[in-house]
Amino acid sequence: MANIKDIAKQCGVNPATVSRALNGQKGVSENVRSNILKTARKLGYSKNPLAASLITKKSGLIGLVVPDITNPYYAQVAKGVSSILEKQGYAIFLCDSDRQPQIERHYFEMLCNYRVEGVILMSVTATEEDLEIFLRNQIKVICVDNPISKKYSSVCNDNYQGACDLIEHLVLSAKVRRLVALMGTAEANTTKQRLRGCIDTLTKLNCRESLIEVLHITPTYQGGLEAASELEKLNADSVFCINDSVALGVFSYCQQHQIKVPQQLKIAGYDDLAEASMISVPLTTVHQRKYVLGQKAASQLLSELSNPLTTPIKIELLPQLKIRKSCGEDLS
Amino acid sequence: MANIKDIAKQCGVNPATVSRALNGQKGVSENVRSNILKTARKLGYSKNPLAASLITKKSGLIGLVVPDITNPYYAQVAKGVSSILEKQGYAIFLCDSDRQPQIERHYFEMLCNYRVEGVILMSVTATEEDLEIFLRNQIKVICVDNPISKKYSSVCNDNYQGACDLIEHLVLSAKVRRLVALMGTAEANTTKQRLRGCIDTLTKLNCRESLIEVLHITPTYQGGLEAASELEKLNADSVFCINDSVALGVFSYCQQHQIKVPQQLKIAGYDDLAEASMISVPLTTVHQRKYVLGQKAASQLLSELSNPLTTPIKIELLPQLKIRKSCGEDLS
DNA sequence: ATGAAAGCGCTAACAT
DNA sequence: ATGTTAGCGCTTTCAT
Repeated sequence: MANIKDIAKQCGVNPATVSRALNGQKGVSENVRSNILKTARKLGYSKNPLAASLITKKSGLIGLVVPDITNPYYAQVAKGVSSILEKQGYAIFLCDSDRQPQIERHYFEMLCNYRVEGVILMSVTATEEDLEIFLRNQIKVICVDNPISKKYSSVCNDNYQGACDLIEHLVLSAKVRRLVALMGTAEANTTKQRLRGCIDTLTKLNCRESLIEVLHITPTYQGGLEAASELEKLNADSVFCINDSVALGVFSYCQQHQIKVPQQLKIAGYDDLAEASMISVPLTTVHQRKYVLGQKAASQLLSELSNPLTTPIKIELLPQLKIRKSCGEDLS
Repeated sequence: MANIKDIAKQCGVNPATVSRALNGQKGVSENVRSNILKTARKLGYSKNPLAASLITKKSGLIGLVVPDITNPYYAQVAKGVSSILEKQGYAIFLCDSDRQPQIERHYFEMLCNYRVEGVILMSVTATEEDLEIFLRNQIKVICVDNPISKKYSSVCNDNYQGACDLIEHLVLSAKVRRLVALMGTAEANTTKQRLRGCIDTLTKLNCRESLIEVLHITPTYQGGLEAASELEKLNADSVFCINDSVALGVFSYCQQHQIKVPQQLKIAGYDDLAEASMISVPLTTVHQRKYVLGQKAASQLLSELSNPLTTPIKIELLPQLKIRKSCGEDLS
């Protein structure tokens, strides 16, 4: 691979001049510059950003941490992030933590080692201390969907509000009386907020006792499938699932066991995955603008990168209740 | 951030010795080594792989190119790739081409600039010439699901065999007589192979005429939904869809138009997405081991990286027919 | 076993 | 406008 010296030699100039010309800096006469550009093309030159970063301290790398890229929610956010960063020529360093804290921490270290300029962080497990490594290394972080630290900006969907809207519908329109909440780990931010929205709303509506049980499960399709039998034992008439994947799992169980939805069990999800509207009893759920969320996060990071002194901000996107058929109402 | 010189100074040794100690090379006495390791930890040192790569030519970066990370198929493969590479300490440079050739080419360039050691390539649009840039830069490539160039190894699901198995089932067990194939673009590799498997099998079974039409459509849920009305006009008794998304679209149309599945129309898909088993008439389809596919691709790349002289190989995973209810048979 | 020195490809002061 | 020099953080000969 041709390098900057080769070009310098060919053109009979100094490597520094080549660097200036290639980077569009001023201080190079037009004919020298055009000559340099021409031979660069001729030699198939392409700059080594890794070498440049050693001096400029700008690696052009952005870390993207997700709990699970096969979860459509995270995939969509990732795509939003990617769409923005690609245009700006940044490279994405993908870190799928598989929801395991130790893998996540391992990635945090790697990200620092690779001198990423910033991190878009989607984490359900990371703590404020976990993020100190970025503070030490002066790496910008944008927390997505989980404002782990006030030292960093966050962009979130308003989980609390989404849950409030959904539960209100469940109580007032769907008339649920024996509700079970199928949540993720109790520490997870989404779980905390949605559960709080749920409980606050029930309390407000004077039917706190309708929530007969809160189960903390692995928030996946499989998790929902496995937890569904519990619902029968509890004689629940409805279930509020932490996300659509779980809801889909529960729904699948119902189909296998001839449990009628919504007659025998009302199912509410969260996220509005594409599949949610495809199943035979379309799922009532909460729509979140995932792609936009990713875009906002990336834009915010870029803005903080070019303007390092900004103080952290908080961006919240409002979710949207999607009433379909799985809770016995269809107003669409 | 502490660097190798800081450690050297602290320990009163030469940077070279520190490098040797840190990299576990021999030629360092035990007490010096342990002292170096200790102060490295104390100083919170972490090596800069970018700087090291300048000399070693090993960036520790692997490119992962996907047409669309929000497509569960690619996401699962990506996860398989990630699971292997994470263990080996490689960093993944994610490139979502959004199915656009020019974005993909842009990424190809970036990957070369960043001196990735290898590329896991999932592309439906790239041509053999597009890959020449990797050849020039001596970058290893593994083609996934689309063996674009014989110069590189490929790991694929055996699309031909999967289609053969499925069609045989359709003819022998489901007794279809008026079959329509809903395929993707004629140039797409998956379409070519699955269609060939379909036609070869029908021919073998002496009922080539059962295939009354081949339609080339956009291979998405929406595409299936829109193409479904054609099926009625053609008076088809069955449809072989290029993938489950299309099949789900067709199924949705049937539900909306009171067409009974499988009585009036038998639907066969391909891919075995999670949703395939969730719908009210679970879909007969072909299961592909996506996660394993990704793992195999990553392992093969790693193996070629540590053994640069291997000749390209072709790995094919056998798909697995999933007989459910949408074709009128349920042997499960 | 350790040090000295050179250099990977690039950029940035400083000089001319 | 261009060249000179130094150096980013690391590894790797080659000496000692």
